[in-house]
Amino acid sequence: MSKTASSQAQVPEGLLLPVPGLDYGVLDELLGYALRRAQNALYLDFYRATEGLDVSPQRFAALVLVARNPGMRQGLLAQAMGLHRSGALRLTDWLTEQGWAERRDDPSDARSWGLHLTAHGRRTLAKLEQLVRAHDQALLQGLGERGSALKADLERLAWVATAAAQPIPPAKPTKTDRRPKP
Amino acid sequence: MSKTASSQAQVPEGLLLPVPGLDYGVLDELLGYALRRAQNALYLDFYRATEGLDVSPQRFAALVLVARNPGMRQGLLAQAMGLHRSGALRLTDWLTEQGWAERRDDPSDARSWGLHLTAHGRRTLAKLEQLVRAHDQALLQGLGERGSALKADLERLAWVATAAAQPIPPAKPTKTDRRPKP
DNA sequence: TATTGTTATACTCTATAACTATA
DNA sequence: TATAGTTATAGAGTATAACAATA
Repeated sequence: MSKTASSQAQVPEGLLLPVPGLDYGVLDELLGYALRRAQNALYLDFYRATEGLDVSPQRFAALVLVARNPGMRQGLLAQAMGLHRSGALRLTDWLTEQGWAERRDDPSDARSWGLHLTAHGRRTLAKLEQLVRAHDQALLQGLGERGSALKADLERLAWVATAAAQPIPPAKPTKTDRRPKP
Repeated sequence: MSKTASSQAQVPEGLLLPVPGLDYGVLDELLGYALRRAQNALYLDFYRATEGLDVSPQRFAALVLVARNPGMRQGLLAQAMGLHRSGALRLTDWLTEQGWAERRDDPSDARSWGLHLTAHGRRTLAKLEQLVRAHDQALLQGLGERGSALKADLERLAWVATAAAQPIPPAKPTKTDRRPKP
């Protein structure tokens, strides 16, 4: 087991607002820059909404994934979160140190761990989910009728950008921890 | 002048695609998570579109800002990009090392630098702008009619999230390098 | 021979704090 | 006293490479 997990989440960026009087040139026309501004604002707002619980959006996502897929391997967590294996290790270490998750032997593969939430982890996640849901609802409400359309458009955008980057999507069979290889 | 600027941009994250068979729970319902997935995809696609030029989205933004606002101070660059002063320093160092920007004395304040692009920087930016514009256009085209609505919605979302985080926007006068204090 | 998790290490990005020069 | 830039340092996140155990 590793010993290098970190203990404190930290807001990495300040507010990214248009500065009056500055000329942003092409940036103001780019979808990509609008996306960056929105994500920056949401990121800061996430920390405000979950203040005191010391959880980053990424760590929240990991908690949800382990909760909904008990017994999942670290490697699968890495794949789901777009991380290298070593990144999933650090993340798992951190969750374990918080007392929120634990590694158990995977009966089907002695090399692997099965990840599970502890009772403490489940309680924390319940609190977090409530805060994050409320936070998201507030945003949607602020957007009005276009909120749900925005979410669908974002999903489509992710798909379009991925297709552009990878003309042929990888045909690798995606295996979960519960389904045997084909 | 500092000596610690880095030389290589690096793609920090792998692909963040939904893994079939995994249960994402609340994540699939959250606007914030959809936004994260979209930004991840666009980030990777940006690197593909500008391959070989070794520029991150952030560095591209800095180039544009300095080009459109010649003589701007480092502190203003930091403010525009949501960075700490020390971050703007590193960024400026990097641009300078590439030979794309230079620091000149600011005639109005001996403490400050005025930032300017070099001829090399302007040529590089011209190339980059072309690639980035084409990249963005391709995304918009992939989105069809909803593309422009998406951009507007993202701008609104950034505003809503910022308003939520800061009920009272800071009344600090935003000064550029060309306008005297009120 | 390939995969899983681990260890060690390095690099990037960001921040804080203390410092210098100037306002 | 406050501001602009710098320096030094630290923390978090990510990656690569080599390794042991297992498949």
